[in-house]
Amino acid sequence: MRFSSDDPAGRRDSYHHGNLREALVEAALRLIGERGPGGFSFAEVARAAGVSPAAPYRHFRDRNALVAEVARLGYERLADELEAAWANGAPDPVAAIENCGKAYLSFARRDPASYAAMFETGFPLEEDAMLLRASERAFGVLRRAAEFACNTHRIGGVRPPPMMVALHIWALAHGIASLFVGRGDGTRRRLPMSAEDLLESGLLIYLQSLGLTSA
Amino acid sequence: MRFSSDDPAGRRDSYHHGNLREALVEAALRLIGERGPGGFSFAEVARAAGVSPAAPYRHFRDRNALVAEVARLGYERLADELEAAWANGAPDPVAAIENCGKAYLSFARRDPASYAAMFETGFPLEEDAMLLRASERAFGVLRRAAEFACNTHRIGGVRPPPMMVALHIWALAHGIASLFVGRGDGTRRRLPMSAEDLLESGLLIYLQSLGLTSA
DNA sequence: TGTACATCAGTGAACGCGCGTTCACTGATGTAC
DNA sequence: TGTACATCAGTGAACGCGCGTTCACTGATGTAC
Repeated sequence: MRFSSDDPAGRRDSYHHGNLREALVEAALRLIGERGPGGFSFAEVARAAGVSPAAPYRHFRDRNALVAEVARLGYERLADELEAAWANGAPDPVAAIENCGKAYLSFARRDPASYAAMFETGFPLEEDAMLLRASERAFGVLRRAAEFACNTHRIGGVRPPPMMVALHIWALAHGIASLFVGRGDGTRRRLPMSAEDLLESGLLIYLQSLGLTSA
Repeated sequence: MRFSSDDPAGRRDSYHHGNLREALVEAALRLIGERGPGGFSFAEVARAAGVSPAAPYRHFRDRNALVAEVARLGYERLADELEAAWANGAPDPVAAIENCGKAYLSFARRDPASYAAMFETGFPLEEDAMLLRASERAFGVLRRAAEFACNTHRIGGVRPPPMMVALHIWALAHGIASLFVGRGDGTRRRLPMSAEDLLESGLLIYLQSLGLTSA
């Protein structure tokens, strides 16, 4: 990197930026956070990165490709965080699933800009192989968690399809995040309890019904 | 209305449109359906309604006010349809709640443009009293349904807070709609079952755990 | 019933602006020898 | 170690375009009398 030491505005010492791709992603994240995905132009993100309006074309085909990259990085991070929260099912599957739920909401809360890029743009997920793969990796954690929980804890009766369970969990977490966890400025709806408590209780009630109970 | 009899393109016989407000809302709905909210300009919606670019200013302060009106009308319709589905809890609360779920998904499927205007724009819900009221009317149906179900069916044990139950139901329905019910062109994720089946099973498992069971 | 008039919905021309995109270019970097 | 050169990231000027918004206007409507 070749930034002059004390210039947060992004001016450079060198002709080359050295880090433009990352800088564009960061600028896009900031702008999405302020105005939502779609709330800024390709030229604007160039300006924010302190670079000429033609420069971003060296790194992204167009605005959509940039937002798609933001979304992809978001899925990768979400997958990592879910993986860590799952912790191979420790201390027990139900508690680990609750931890996944907390991690999901924590992600949406900590990085609403990524979350918006991932879920609030009607992107053709199937047209971007990298994006699709990243999104499947994130969901994969929930699927494996559901499988493990179904296999470990179920004692008698019918065994619920793990895929279905995973989808229920995802939908509940996403529904709560999408309705009640917003950008800081009170954009979303008010809640009589924390989103975390709402998700925790919802998951508990749901998992109880499947014969799964915390140890 | 003063349209020439056989002119679907929107040309008029008269200087006045006679119906412009509704025509603008319809045009906006169509454009949102094609490109998402935010995917069109105020000038474009005027063009689509066959009217000069200055005309919409007679009816809406700006583009956002128009989209907010689309969202408001959406909430009103959703409230009506939920109300009808709830049917005062007939034939029994659990079945009626399942019907509300079906109505919710059916709304999202039948009118994805309204749904997007309602949930995919980061609007300051609290700044538009009419919009807020309409949205609360829709949620109110779910809240009353949850109350009724909790009061009617619960036999022993602790009674779950109806508000919490209503929020769980809403979040699950919204999560499924938002993730898996998209605009027709396969924008959303693939599912190994119908969204309706997924929601029905999810609600059933959840409600069972509360001691509520279908009759 | 007829007429004068107030109202107001829609016109169309105008403006300055920022956008997306292209282009020939420039100059920093790193590598072959 | 030094030099020539290929590479390619970023420049800045240019273009045409559509947008948002305003303005004085026009003409249809409906109502008072």
